[in-house]
Amino acid sequence: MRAVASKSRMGSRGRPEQSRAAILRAAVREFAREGIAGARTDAIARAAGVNKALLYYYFKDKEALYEAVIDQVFGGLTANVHEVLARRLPPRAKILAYVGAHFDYVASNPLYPPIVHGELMRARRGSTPQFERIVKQYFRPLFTKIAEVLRDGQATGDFRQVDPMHFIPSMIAVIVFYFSSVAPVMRLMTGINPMVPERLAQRRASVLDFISAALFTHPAQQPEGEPK
Amino acid sequence: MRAVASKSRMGSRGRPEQSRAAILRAAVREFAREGIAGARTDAIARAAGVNKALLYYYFKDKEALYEAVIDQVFGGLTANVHEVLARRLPPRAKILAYVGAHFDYVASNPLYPPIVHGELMRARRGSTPQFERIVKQYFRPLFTKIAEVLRDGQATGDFRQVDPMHFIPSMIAVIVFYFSSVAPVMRLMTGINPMVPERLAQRRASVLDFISAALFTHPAQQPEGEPK
DNA sequence: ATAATCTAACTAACTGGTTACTTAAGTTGT
DNA sequence: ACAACTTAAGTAACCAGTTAGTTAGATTAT
Repeated sequence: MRAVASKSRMGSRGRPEQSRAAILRAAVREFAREGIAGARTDAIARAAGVNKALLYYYFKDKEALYEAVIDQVFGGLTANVHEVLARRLPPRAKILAYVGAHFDYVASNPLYPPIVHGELMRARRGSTPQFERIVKQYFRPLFTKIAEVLRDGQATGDFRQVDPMHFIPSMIAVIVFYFSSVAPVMRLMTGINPMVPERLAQRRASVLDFISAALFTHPAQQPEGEPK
Repeated sequence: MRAVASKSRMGSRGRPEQSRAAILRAAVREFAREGIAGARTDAIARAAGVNKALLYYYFKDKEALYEAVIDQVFGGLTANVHEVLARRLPPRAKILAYVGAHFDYVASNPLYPPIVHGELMRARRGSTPQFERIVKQYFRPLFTKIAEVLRDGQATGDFRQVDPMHFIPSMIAVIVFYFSSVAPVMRLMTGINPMVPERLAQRRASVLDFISAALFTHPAQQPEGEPK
């Protein structure tokens, strides 16, 4: 009767990958909003439009679902950012490209910073083997690459003599903090929606300006947008 | 009948303030480590060396206890920081004094940043009247005072033309991020304990250097410690 | 072709452990 | 007498995870 379009194995309701993806997407939202302890599997299932038992059909337990979320978040970031760091660019341009890419990634995935932060909080109270994996797989390579760029720029005289071990975290703080912390306060203090494109562009320019001033030896020509 | 040897386990302990304070201190630890959803009232009572019913004797419920914690955290910060901001100092010295004071406050209360962050996360998913109070009472005055200093410094030509609305959050990000996020990663990546006095001094110098470079128009004489 | 059978995908309803919070009756120091 | 506690038992809600199925398309046998 029915010409089967795809080779995919179907269930009673349709594309299984679609269901899995819906669950993951809902889990990202829920974990971002409520944190790992506050997230409710019932809420995830409801948001995904799926029975709760299906969560356990696709994922061993809440923890496994959380880890899938974590991998999606970090995987996306490193894919984006490493591509930029692999380009052949002079140190200044490369750092600005990296900062811009990192900013753009979190700006278009504003749910991710709270998730990352949640994971860091978890690591505070006892490092799991899971967290060691994340550090090895995602943090360390990123850190190493950026540290290289910093050393290059210092060698050419473009960058001030900063300690990468402290400078890199400060830089990331400036990039990410807006999304993980500033937004709600700003919304309440100014009435402005901080996630609207115009504000995001403003913030982006401000971040690039801040980091340029903190790192470059001499004032530097404008990067791309006008600084503010 | 029974000569009570110890300072007594049962009944009145004399100073009620002491019990209340013990509960609050334990609550700070628990909320910092586990977040608001993850915190367990049983754990707080046990850590305070007090029966769980006593929590409810002093605090209406978990939420009220949490709010008491929040007020302690923010109250302490503003007390410390406003004192510095009220001093008669030239803009550069005042900003550096503020950053130093803010840093010192969180460095000697490393449990506070996670609590603040938890509160901000909570505000993300729907602003409570409680959070509005916090913004009005703590955030807005602090923001206003720092913005004044920035304007002063810009008027004297000491500071670059930055937008306070973006610069202030970035500055706070650099101050706080180490405690709320970097520490666990650093411990795992380098094996170094990030909270040891030597590292803290290093971090402090680095933060002052970073912010000075980002804000001051010309390189500036060294603030107090040597920059790194 | 058709019926029988298989299997992945999915659901409604439940289970049992956990957790915030309460109650009531008593103890102790001032 | 009164405020500051302790003890112990309990309740109701909540919530992660399970169970025992149902459904629909795919495969196989006839």
